[in-house]
Amino acid sequence: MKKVFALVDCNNFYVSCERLFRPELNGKPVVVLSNNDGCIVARSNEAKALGIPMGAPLFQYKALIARHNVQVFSSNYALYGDLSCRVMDVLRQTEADVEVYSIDEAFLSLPVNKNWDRDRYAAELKERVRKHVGIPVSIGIATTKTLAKIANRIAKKDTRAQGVFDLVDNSQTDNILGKIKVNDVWGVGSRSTEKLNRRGIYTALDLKRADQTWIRKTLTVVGSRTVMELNDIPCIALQNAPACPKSIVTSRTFGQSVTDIDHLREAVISYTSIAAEKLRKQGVEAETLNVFITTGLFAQQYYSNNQTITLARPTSSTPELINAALHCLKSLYRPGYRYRKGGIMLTGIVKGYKQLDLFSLATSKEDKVLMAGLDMINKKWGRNTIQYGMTKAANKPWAMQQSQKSPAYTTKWQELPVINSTGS
DNA sequence: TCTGGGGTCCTAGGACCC
DNA sequence: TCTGGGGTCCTAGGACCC
Repeated sequence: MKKVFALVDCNNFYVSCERLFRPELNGKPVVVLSNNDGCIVARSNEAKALGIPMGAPLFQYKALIARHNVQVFSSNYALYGDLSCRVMDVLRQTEADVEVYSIDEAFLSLPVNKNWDRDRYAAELKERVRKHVGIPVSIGIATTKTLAKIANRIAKKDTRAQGVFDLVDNSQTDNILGKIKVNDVWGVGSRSTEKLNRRGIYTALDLKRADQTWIRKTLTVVGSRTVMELNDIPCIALQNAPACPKSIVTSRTFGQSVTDIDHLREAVISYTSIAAEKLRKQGVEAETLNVFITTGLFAQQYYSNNQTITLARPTSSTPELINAALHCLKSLYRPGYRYRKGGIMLTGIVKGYKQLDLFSLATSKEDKVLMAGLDMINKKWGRNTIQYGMTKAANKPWAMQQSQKSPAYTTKWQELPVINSTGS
């Protein structure tokens, strides 16, 4: 009996999250923006129908948005993250193994069972998520992850499917693959599409039948796997145990250009604090730290640089990481440039085990207790209740611009929605 | 005119994903 | 004037070793 995968994908996830607390926006065009309100990263079906593309810069569509009264939201990751967790919790309550693939998607491995009514299972699961969380999802079912992705696409686009589509033992599979453009196949990006088109491969069906030797040579093993998966041969397994991350990045485009090193220091301290918190949350430590700063991509005076430090020992202590990061920043900084972006990357991430430097000691117990206390307070009272070495200057040019952010409806007591039952 | 063979590790860059 | 952020995996090439 073959394994069966289901891909559960939340429909227009960020938009659905916003609509959950603003139901009057159902049926109306809605978009959600990236950090700093720069690009459009999520669109309702109505916004898609107006021709607003994914990733479009907001300023290019301001007129269209005004003309059609499109509702615009800044991104609210506290809200989306919390609702995502709730969706995943519902999925975990079924018999399936669950791999959380992204904030709005999960692969399920369905129990192998001869008499399994997959369509009914999927329809019920979809309904359960809607009822318990309020987010609409689509479900695609197939024998490989790549095919499940395609099944999901049909579940979402074909209204007859009603949000569920099953490609297992489907006699129409090749017909369907013939209608899918090759660049819509999971794992085939723009670069590969160019190469494939040049060879006369335009659809998922063409790719399924492509010559494996040529594929292996041109698109490496990655492309080779995709072709096998289209041929019903599973190559990409379910990863239901979350692995230790290989890297952790915290970076931001600044709200405004930054020229002063003191402002850059503040930004780096802030990003390092966030990254250190991510480490502790996952119970891991980092051995290598990289700081990078860059001017705007098309700035007249372009400058971009980064520096790496290998720490004496893996750590998740905020002050230790800040010290190292500021050291990097000092040697990176060149006066006279207008910086637009900065960030920090942590690598060499380990869990549990430590290779100590010959002359150094492990992080002290006091330090660990201090960090645990810090995290607890910030969790209870909100991020930045306690923070490191900030000047608290009123002027923070690096801070994000988010002019149209919705409240943290589900994660802050003060912003909890209030229901007025008297109607007054 | 002539200059070995085999291996590991690390890094940068490319490509892709959501 | 204004274009996000956070990841993974693969490969080629350099450095180094015996």
